[in-house]
Amino acid sequence: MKRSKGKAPVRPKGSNLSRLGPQSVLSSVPKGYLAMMKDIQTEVKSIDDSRPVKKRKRQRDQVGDRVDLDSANDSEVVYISSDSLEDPDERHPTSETQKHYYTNSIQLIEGNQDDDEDEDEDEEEEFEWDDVNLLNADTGVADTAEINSNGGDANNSVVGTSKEASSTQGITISLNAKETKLTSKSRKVHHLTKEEKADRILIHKLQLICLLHHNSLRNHWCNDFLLHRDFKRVLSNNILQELFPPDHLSPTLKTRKFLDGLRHACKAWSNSFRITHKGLRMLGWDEIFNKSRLIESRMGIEKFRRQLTRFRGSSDLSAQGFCALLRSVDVDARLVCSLQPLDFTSNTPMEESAESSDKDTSRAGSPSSRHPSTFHQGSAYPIYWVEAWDPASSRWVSVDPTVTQSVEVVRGRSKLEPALSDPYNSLRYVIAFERDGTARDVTRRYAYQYNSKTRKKRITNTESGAVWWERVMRYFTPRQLDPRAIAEIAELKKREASEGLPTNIQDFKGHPIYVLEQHLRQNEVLDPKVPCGTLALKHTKKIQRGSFEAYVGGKTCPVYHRKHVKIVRSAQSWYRLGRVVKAGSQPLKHTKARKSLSSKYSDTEDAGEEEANVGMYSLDQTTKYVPPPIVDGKVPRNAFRNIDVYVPSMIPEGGRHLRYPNINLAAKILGVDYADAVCGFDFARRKMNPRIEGIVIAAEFEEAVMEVYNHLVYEKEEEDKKVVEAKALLRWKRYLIALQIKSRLNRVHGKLEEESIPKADGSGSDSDVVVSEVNTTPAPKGRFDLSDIDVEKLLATGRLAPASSSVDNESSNEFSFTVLHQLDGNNIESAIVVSSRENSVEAEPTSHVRSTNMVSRSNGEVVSASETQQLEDDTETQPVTEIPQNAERLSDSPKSTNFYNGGVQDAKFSTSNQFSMATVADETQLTEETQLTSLVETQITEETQQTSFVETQDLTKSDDDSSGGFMAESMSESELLAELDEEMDSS
DNA sequence: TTGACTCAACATCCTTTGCTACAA
DNA sequence: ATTGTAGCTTTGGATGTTGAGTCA
Repeated sequence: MKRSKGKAPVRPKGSNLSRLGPQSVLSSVPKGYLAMMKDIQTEVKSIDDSRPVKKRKRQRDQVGDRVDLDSANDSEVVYISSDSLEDPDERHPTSETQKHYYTNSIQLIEGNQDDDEDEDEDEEEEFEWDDVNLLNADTGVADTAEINSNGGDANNSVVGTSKEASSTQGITISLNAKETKLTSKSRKVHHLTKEEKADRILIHKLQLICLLHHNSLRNHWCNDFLLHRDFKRVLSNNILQELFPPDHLSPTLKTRKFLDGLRHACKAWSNSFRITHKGLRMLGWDEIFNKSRLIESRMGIEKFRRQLTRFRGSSDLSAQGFCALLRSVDVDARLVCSLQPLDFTSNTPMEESAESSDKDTSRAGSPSSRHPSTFHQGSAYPIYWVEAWDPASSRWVSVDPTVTQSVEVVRGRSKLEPALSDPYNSLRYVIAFERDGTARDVTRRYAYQYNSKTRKKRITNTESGAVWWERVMRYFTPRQLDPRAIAEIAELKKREASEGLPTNIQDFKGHPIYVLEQHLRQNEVLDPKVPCGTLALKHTKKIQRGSFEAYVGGKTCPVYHRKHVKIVRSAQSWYRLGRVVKAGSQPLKHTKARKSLSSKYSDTEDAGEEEANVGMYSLDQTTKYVPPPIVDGKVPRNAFRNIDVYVPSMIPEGGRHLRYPNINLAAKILGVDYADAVCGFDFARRKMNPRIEGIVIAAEFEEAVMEVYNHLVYEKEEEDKKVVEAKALLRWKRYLIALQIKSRLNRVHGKLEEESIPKADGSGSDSDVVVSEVNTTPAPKGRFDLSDIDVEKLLATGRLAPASSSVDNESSNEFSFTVLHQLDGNNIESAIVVSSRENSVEAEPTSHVRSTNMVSRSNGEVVSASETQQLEDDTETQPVTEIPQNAERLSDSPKSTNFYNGGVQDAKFSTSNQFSMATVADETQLTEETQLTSLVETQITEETQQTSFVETQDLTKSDDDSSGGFMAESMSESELLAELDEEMDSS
């Protein structure tokens, strides 16, 4: 009742597909098919996603959260929407509502006789209940159930429970009011949503693939040797003589004999073959859940052979057997199948119909008198038949041994084409399978009105669909076309071209060859306007379509060739394509101008004035736009101080379009005149925004601007690099300091044995600092109790460095250690961060970097990927704990735990990292790599025990004291720290 | 029974140059 | 004080398409 514009969130009426949702549709598809669907689905998506989801989706979203609610019906939707409007805590339905929900679901699944009126009422309820919820926000969930449970009432008079009597009465009035309105119109338009349509196309494609495969298999079985051996005795000698007439006869006679032979063979076959059950047929969307359908049971080659040799089976099997029969006597026969996928153009609701099982008798086309079998057939036309090659006339002869028992060389209308209204047999894809397994789409031979009627029902009607079909059929196309195939393709093309004019207006719509003037689009015009035929109309009516207005009917209506249709555009539109209308050109057409967005928002009066006719011109009335040239380095601009470069040809003479981000800075620095290049428009932030890509400058400045730009880019990169380095150095510093602390603690308190290390279960006090275990390999976590250490003081004196501010709060209590080893004459650095989290401290590595010299980094030099190389084990001479992975590698393979191998192992550096310093990756990410813990622990172990100089020094006492070992050749720790400090200061 | 039309409801096409608040 | 930018919010009216219903 509050719908001011009447634009309620509407669903297609009575659409069970929409109720069930695409998910449930797909869930009903066998698993094996789903795999195949994936391929198709991507395609469908790729097509569909080209445009944003529009109003329809928004409206649905408004109604409520439908996601993944199989069988979510109207009431459920309402329930959710009401819920979301009311109490967020009451997300879960009460038992009452749930019960109701299930009841409705069951009704849906059982497919009760939900006729259209019922559906209408459901719709109304949805509207109204939606409104009621908006108005009465405090109406309980029970309300929902109550009102919905009355949904079946014919008059829709809602009898609310006594407690909600007052509120529901209001509803009653509005419902009735609405109902009256709707009944007066009495329209029940059943629309599918975009998604549902896409789903139907998907299912259609899926079925096509499955049917093609099925038939390919059957075709293959028709070549069965054992079958052929049995079948060789079926045809009499007379028939064989007819099928293979002697050479001395004239071609005409031979053909006649051949046709007679086929006819007799057909007769012989149908006499001996007993059709026991139905074959394939087209299903309606309302039937796909009907499990009672009689379908051929699962069949393998054995069963196929057995049934055929017993001459029993479905009508389809009969045709397949006949094909095998002909092949057994060396007649070149093709198995022809008219594929019967679900009709994607149909919008029949997808619901299980109780009467569908009876439909076979009520709806099916009655079997013709020609039908010899007493068995009731769904359609009076076959799904399978056979094409036999007549060498005398070089033609394919169609033979239907089962339903029509006809033998024909198709010329005009084929006897095998069912009526367009046949609900069970719709001729859309006729595929002929050759003996060698290849196949050809021969639909045109059998479809009398291919362009007018059949084409619309095929997936090939759209461009993407045609590409898809082409792709699918490629699997069955022979690599080399023989002359016979080429002739057939030509014949089919010819047949399509020779199809006459459609006989009614509808069939002209989208017709590939002909067009009526009234079907021309706004940007289309006939040039030359020469009719190529006339359409006789049955009724006289006034036709008005845009500017076109005429009285048609009774007499004739001119028909034009589609090839004479020209696309026209306005001058403005041509300009966007880099073309301008030639001087003196007269517009071929006028269309009503549209208000520009800006005028819509500003003064509407002006816009009203301007709303005049706009001339439309064809391509040949335009010429390439030549922009004003650049004179004296001055770039011509438009009213917005930009330059339009919609196409490359719009770059002015003597100008260069430099399409780099932020290149305008370079031009600005140089003081060169430039203009932002507008390459198109984007819809964003509710407005049309120009898409600026680069700048246009005079050609003579190109070199200079590019030089500056490259330099700017270089500077930026350097700057970024420095930031990364600064971060890394900070971590190194922390690492070192932490090692100092650890070393000192070891010295002061003595080394801890594993047993004495208390467990860190997160229950310790804040001052507990736990360092990873130092002695075992492989190492469970060990801990120190550092409660007596004054962390604050250490921090204050700089001995303990807090983690950099770049890390998140969680790890702000971090301390780092660093270790240098030497390997193959190179210094190897390892870093760990000891982070205090949840009252415990865990050691984790931040990086492991190999460099030729630590100092080398002070000049901002980076270790390139080429410098990194695989480190080799050297357990004897240089017991080194090596962490082979750099941070990037670690983060890439968080699950990998095999890279650590007892402390000594292959050391591989990722060569993908351009800057080794940058391998000090995001700590927060690394601290999540829990499996690193043991690695780090061991690292500490190794370092402290074996190679680390830290352990051998008393850093707290004497900074200058450098011990022996390899570090003596390098740097002392204090020097290193000083170096790092400098480094950090400078950066 | 067929087909031309209307109606309704969407889908698709065509349009084609901001504003405000806040941080640096 | 100035400048840059994130965030806002995902246009909307005209035309085309489709199918049910109506009517001749």
